[in-house]
Amino acid sequence: MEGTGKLGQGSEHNDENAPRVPVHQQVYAQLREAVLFGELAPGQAVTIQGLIERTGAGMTPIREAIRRLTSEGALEFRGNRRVVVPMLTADAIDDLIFLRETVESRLAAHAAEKITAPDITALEKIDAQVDEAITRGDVSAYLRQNFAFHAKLYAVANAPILMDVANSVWLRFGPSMRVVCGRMGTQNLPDNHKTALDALKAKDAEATANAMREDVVQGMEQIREALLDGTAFSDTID
Amino acid sequence: MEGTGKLGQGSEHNDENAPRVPVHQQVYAQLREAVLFGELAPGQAVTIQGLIERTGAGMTPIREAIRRLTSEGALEFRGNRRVVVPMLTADAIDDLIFLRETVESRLAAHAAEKITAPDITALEKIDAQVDEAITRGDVSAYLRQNFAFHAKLYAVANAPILMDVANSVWLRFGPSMRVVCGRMGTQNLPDNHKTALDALKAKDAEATANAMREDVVQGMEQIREALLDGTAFSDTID
DNA sequence: CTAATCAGAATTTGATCATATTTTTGTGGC
DNA sequence: GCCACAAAAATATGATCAAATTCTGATTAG
Repeated sequence: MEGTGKLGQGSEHNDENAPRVPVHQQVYAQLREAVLFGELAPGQAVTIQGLIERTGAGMTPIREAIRRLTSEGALEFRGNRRVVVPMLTADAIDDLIFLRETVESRLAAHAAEKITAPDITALEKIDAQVDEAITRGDVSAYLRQNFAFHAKLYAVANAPILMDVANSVWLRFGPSMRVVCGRMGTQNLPDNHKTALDALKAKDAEATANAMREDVVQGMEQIREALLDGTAFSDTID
Repeated sequence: MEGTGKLGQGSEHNDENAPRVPVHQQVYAQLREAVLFGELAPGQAVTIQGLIERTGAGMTPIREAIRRLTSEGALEFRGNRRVVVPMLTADAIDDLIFLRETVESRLAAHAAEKITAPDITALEKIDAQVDEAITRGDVSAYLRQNFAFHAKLYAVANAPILMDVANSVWLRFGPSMRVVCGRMGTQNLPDNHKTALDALKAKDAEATANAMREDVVQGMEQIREALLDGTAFSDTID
């Protein structure tokens, strides 16, 4: 295995005309994925030095990436100068549920008005992979494909500001989501995507919004229950 | 006047036990204010070099500040390496109105449940300064005090995630708000703070939420009208 | 003969890194 | 148990390299 997780587009066959991606963006993207899909546990510390070793990048681009993620709620300034993956409180999860409900259903409604046939095909393809991940019991794949479905819907909606809010919300519950799924497996996970797809095909904005709201609330309630139980998060130290 | 706008807490009498504020936070705070209160016009370019001269800081902390503000929607990546103060589109303003309505009324409801007597006193004090700014016709003071009122309410609500969203929304419409107020003066500006204060004193969450919703919608509609007219923003080149 | 366009040079700006300075933390001796 | 010292980590600066925009001037079309 490649192992180190270093950056850089490898020595092989550097795409010529590709507009090269700045290091700070690569670090940002990598760290963002790590948070979004729970590769970093809630409460875990994120240090500049650690990222220098992990990525091989210099310190300036790493600082920029950390600041960005902090502003987006993916990371949290903890007092002195320690940065950690935030842990969800009960109040926080309520606010996240509220935000996902309102923002995501509005995005869904927008999407229903603008969606095209190729978009629907793409969504169906992603949803098939969600199903496959569930039957396979592959938590990591489920998280990624489920997010891909929602992200595609955001892209169709074409509302950058709402999308920013939605993405920030995902970053905030991502780590906890992973912990919960890790415990419960993929059996009880929500998948109202079929209903949403039907509504999208009919270009029915309200029905689409309702389907997504249902999907969102079901998923988020599982996190809330697990969090209130206290069992799911007992291993993450403060 | 102090003139240069340089950072640093001056040579005089450096507060000993004050935990000194990192440069990147100072730059962030300064730039944030500039956007929030319209000292930078929509469409205006923001360069690293320019900020180095303006603030006297090194380039790393300035980069960090710019990344943060970009993530918060106060600035916008434009193409390859140009960062500008974003200009509002008609679609964007609709989304901002929606977000302010939903998020800010929820914050207001939270605040109504948690507010204490000293908080109310503080809010009344701020609101008095809002009134004074309006009668004086001082646009800049109005913008600052009006924001202070809402910010204080957010602080009372004690819901960090919702507050982040609200702050991001303010940063996005701040520059346009300034342009609109500059044209119209302070006469027709909304001030439903009295109604909100009455509701807060009664700890009536729903009434508080409604009052704030009213205040928000009134203010935002003015921006939308001005933006759709096209007159208010004609001087800002693309 | 004027004006517009394009190529190449020059200047400006951004990206990254290496280094110095300050702060925090951890450890051992008193 | 507390203070001092040492090691580690974060902050901040400036230098260096690369890329892009702007500027200039010449050539050509009208």
